[in-house]
Amino acid sequence: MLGKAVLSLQVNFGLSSLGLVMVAESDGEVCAVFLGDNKENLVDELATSFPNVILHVNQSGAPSKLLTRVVNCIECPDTPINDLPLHFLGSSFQCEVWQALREVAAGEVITYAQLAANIGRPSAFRAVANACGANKISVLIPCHRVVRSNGELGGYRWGTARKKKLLVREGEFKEFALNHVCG
DNA sequence: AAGCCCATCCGAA
DNA sequence: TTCGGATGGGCTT
Repeated sequence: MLGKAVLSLQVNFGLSSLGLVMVAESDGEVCAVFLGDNKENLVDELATSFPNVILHVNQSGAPSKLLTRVVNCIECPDTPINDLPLHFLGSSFQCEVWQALREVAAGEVITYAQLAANIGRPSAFRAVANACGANKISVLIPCHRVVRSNGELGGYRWGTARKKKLLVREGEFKEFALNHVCG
């Protein structure tokens, strides 16, 4: 998966209303955003997700700027994130799916089938779902906005409770924004 | 090269 | 509302 060059990741932790947030960055770019409840577990998951990578966990307690922005983005879904540099690490198919996901705005949802159609592979909805599950930059690549065709929530790597929370919040936030503008 | 795993979908009872 | 077959990418052997 990775080339010969060894990547060095700076790892930062923060707290949000979804629990623990772990941001891994390299050279000013976000490589991973994981959600969970336990630091050691998250670091373990990161290590298995990126073998052959050197991790430097920030113990200083001073959060990196990127971590602060990610947490802010979790709490305020309308925060613009287009200028946040992301580092995609995956197959070409996965990267295509993840790029298409970034077109889905906060407050909107899309089905796995529609997402598959958007990348020109309408019968690959199953593979698209797998690619969503393989997304390592949660929240910033909004795989939580993909739902099933029958209206069910669908799965989420970080727990369906977090997926639901994110969607409810984004919906509420959109309503708030509309009321604010129109009323 | 072949098998297994999946965060799905759709049609038929 | 349940059920089974189709389906395609990724990972392991």
